[in-house]
Amino acid sequence: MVSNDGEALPTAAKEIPSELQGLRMTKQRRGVYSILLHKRDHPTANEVFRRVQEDIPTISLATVYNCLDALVNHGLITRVNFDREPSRFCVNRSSHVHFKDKKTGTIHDISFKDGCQITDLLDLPNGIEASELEVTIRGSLPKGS
Amino acid sequence: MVSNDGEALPTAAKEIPSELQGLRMTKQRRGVYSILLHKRDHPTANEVFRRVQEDIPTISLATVYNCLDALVNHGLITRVNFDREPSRFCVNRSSHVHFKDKKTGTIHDISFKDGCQITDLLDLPNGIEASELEVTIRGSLPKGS
DNA sequence: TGATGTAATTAGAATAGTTCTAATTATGTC
DNA sequence: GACATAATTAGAACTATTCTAATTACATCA
Repeated sequence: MVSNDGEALPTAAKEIPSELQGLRMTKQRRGVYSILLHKRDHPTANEVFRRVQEDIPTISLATVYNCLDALVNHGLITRVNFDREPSRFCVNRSSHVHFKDKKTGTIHDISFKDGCQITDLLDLPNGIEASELEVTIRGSLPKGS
Repeated sequence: MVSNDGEALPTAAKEIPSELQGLRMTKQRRGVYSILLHKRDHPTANEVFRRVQEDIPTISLATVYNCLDALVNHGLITRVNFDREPSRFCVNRSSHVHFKDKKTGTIHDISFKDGCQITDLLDLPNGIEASELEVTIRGSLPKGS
């Protein structure tokens, strides 16, 4: 039910090809992407920076932002926002929503029941083209899940 | 289908009682709330500030932020976020989602089909308490709607 | 391989929305 | 009307993010 895992994706930097979705995989982009693949806990840009520095000590925060932007724009990752907290980044490309546990701060990926789409429940005007959709939920998990 | 109107709510400052949901209605809070009631176009804090200054020229931006916070915390309005754009404020308290038209930037309130709830479609863990839920959609309206 | 144009990276400054601070003012209660 | 508490104010501070200009890496083509 609650999971942080998604599709089969590379898990190590060396498995990442030199181009993905038309995006040239530079050392820095590969490093950033690899961090996200490795631990899928929706880190902030700052946290990604901190982690990737262990692999690429000379990388700059601006580059981390650039890389994250590039990865988002090429559809490899998504940006997750809870109110105005720092953006977080998610490597799970399957359609899902985000649930933040108020107690722990942990963000969980929640998938839709089979065959369900949000837009099915909405009184959307005909012909609308809903291109980007974000659903965030805050709440509390029952004890021990 | 697409609407900015909600329930029957006061529309003029003078109709707002001196206390709402346990929140003391000071001149400034009344002014801010009244602005939101009057034109339901999801203004930013800055825009609210600009508008309310016409009624209360001495009001400060910090107060507008304070008032908006207080109104949100007492459930009279909701904060609407699209990515990291400035927060916007919405006086429609019925359950709905927000649609932003990419062409015009206009934000529309979209209601759920009768009897539908998002959580119905989600694989939520049992016992979860989903207290705050935000759905935002970006896209394009068909021409002439 | 070497030159060349383009794209990516870098450090640091700048920006913008929001929050904080400390002082003042307003409000409700006894 | 005095007192305690809460709200407002102006301006400084904060923080996530973006911008700028210079440097470096990369891909292509001779």
